[in-house]
Amino acid sequence: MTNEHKGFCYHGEWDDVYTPTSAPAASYSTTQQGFDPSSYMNFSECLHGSMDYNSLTRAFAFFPSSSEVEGKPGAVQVGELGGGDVGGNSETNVPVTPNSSVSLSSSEAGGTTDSEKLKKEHEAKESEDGGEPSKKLNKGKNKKGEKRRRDPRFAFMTKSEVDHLEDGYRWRKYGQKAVKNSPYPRSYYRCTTQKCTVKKRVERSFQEPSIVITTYEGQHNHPIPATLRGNAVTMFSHSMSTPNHLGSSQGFLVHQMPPMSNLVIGSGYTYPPYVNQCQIPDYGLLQDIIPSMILKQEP
DNA sequence: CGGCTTTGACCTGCGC
DNA sequence: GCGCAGGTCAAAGCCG
Repeated sequence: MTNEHKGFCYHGEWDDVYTPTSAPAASYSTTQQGFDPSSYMNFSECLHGSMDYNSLTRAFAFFPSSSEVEGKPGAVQVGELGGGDVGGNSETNVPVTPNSSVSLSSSEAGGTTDSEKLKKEHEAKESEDGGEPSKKLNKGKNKKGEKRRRDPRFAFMTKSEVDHLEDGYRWRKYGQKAVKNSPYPRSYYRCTTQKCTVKKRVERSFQEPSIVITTYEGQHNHPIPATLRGNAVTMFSHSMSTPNHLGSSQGFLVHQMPPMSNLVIGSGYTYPPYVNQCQIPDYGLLQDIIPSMILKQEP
C-alpha cells in the first residue's frame, strides 16, 4: 500500500484543536506571497526541542477554511493562541518574518469573529489565572489547584493506511475515544520517554478516510531514540530542508503566512489564531518531501 | 516480566 | 444546573 503525506500542518495551543466535528464561524485565507526558504526547518526539529513551534509557522503555510473544517483535508480549526504561557516553552523568541501578509475573509474583517471570541476567551482565562481557580483537577494532576497548562501544538495530515505513523519517537497509547460525527476513533499517545510530556492525537478524517490527522502537543526534551529503522529521521530532515524538494512539490508553499507583525513572541505572546496553522494544499508530490519514516508502507 | 494496548470510568470544559 | 463531548486515568489483558 502507499502512504502519502498530505502535508497539512498547523500548530497552536490547546484550544486550537482540529476538530472535524466542530465548525468555526469564521474563515481565513492567506495570500500567496513571498516565502523565505531559509526559514524552513526539518520535521525532526519540529518534533524535537531544537525547534520552537513558532518557527514552524514560518516553515509551513496554512490555510484554514471554515467550509472545509468538517473533516475535509487541510481543514483545521484554530482557536486561541494567546495565554502567555506556551506550556513552559517561554524560550520562543522567534525572529519575525517581516514580509508576510494575510487577507482575511469578511467574517474576520468585521463584526464578531472567531478571533474576537477567542480573544475574549483568552482574556477570561487570563483573568481566571490571576484570580481564584474556578475548578481544579483532583486526580493527582494539578494537586496544587493549578490551572491546566496547555502546550503548543501542531498537526499535519498524512495520507496513510496506518493510523500511527512512525516519527522516530516512542509512543504509548493511553486512550481512545470515539469522535462525534465520525466513525473513526481518536487515539491518544504519550511519549514514553521519562519526563517527556509530549502527546499526540491521531485520528482519521471521516470524509477522507485515507487521511490521518496527527496532532502533536508539547516539545520533546530529549533526542530521538536511536531505534529508528533506516535512519528515517535523517532522511526526513534532509528532505524537509532541501529547497529542491520544496520547489518541486507543487505548492508546498502555496499559502503564505499571516502577518508576522502580529506575532508577538515572549511575554506578550499574542498572535492571530490562524497564524499557527499551516497547510500544504497540494498533495501531489509530497512523497518527495516526506520520507519513508512517515510514509512507511505496511506489507 | 515488562511494556504496550484496550476499554470503561471519571473528570473538565462548554454550550444551552 | 444539566447534558454533551473531549481528554485522561487506570485496571485488565495481551504479547514478545
